[in-house]
Amino acid sequence: MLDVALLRDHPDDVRRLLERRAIADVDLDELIVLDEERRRVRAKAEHLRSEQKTLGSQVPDLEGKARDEAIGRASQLASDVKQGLADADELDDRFQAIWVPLPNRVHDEVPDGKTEEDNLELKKVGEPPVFDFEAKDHLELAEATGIIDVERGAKVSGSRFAYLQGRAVLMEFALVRWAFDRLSAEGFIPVVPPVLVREQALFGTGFFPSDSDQVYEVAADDLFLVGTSEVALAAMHGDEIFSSDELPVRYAGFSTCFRREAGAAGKDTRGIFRVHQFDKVEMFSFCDPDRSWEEHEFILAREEALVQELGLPYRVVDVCVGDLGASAARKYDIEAWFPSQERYREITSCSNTTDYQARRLKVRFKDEAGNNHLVHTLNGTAVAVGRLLVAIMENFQQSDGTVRVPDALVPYAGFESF
RNA sequence: GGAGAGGUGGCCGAGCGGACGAAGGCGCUCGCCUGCUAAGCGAGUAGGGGGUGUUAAACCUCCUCGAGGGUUCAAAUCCCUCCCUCUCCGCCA
Repeated sequence: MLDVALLRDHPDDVRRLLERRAIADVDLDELIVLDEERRRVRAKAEHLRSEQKTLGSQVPDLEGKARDEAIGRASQLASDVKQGLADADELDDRFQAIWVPLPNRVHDEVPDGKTEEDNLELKKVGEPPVFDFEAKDHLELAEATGIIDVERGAKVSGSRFAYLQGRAVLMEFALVRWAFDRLSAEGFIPVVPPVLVREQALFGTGFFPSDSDQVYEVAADDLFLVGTSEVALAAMHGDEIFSSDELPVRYAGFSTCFRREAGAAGKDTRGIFRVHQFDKVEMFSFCDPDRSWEEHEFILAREEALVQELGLPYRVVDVCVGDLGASAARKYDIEAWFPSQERYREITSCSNTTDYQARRLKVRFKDEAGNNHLVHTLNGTAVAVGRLLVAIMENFQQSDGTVRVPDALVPYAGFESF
């Protein structure tokens, strides 16, 4: 959610935002008038309530006729106040219905564009592997060794579900453990958060209302399955106030992630590249607003360090405005090379959501002077297990159809190929 | 799932129609005192909305005692709904 002060003090900034985000259905001038109106009506009602309270507090000291008169007048005031506040609430609702869904402000350097095709490549590291044999895709490799079973996944749960077996499972836990080791060394606290959350957590992180069609709902209990542990990590400190000297607070959360992939029909249907359920280690940071852009680079650097240690060829892209989520002010994706697709595809993503989530979740910190401010929140993928397994398999495959384990993972996996 | 108890400020805890945004204690901050430490003394110490005003403030006002409704001139206190926590039983990894 945006700061309402922005609308009042810098309406042109809001206008620019609407243009950049290509939002055409919001009438800014009307919104400004609505904001003024709701404040005026509320101030009036509150003034009446002030009178009512003053009068009411005098009642116990009065007797007889004076008392009856006071109660009579206070009674009238009480009903006026009630009506006034109801009017103000209604105006608030109308205002919030427009204001709250507005997406976050966008960093000036974010490239223009509509789709991921318009993302700007910032750097390219490593070279795509050259094979002196017929390279296979991850599913061929995995089915040959029996470590991924999508057919039974489909039989039991439907399309985009799979079984991991044997060394694929050990690779998963090797990846996770390795990532936790690296991130712990950088001050990230390992967390296993809940994967079922209340609506408030999804709203607070900006996934609701805009992306609600991507979320699985457990209707009987009014809970939702998270698509990323970011949701539970961000909401963890909702309604809390940090002291400034404890920032940044950094977490590395491991969770299973659930995504409906609505609208992705026919896209990435082969293997486990895009599935409804996968495991992920996610970095999350609560930090001082003055250094959130520095923190953003820091998180990207952690992602790069991990990908580099594995030895995957990759590139970094600056995600264009049209491909940016509602809450992100800027987002970098790391895309690894996928030989079977002959292109770079997303394996990590890190966003600075500035104060957008913090405002909805009410996560603040107290500065030295004792004043409270919103923190900035950031998130970034450390290890998206399924997709990283695919990348490793395809890039490290050998002529005999097995896969070489990246050196960094060998001590964690306990074997050198699978 | 069944039975019971309870949710008050950073924490503990009192209050059970008006004098309560809330006694008392702990913690914390600042000051005083004590030639160390400890103790003692004094002051301060919740969050949010709106307004006037500077943008460093300052002031006024409203809301918040789990959440939301209701009764009343007046609600932490009474009523309703929901949420959460704890204990015992059942079930269970």
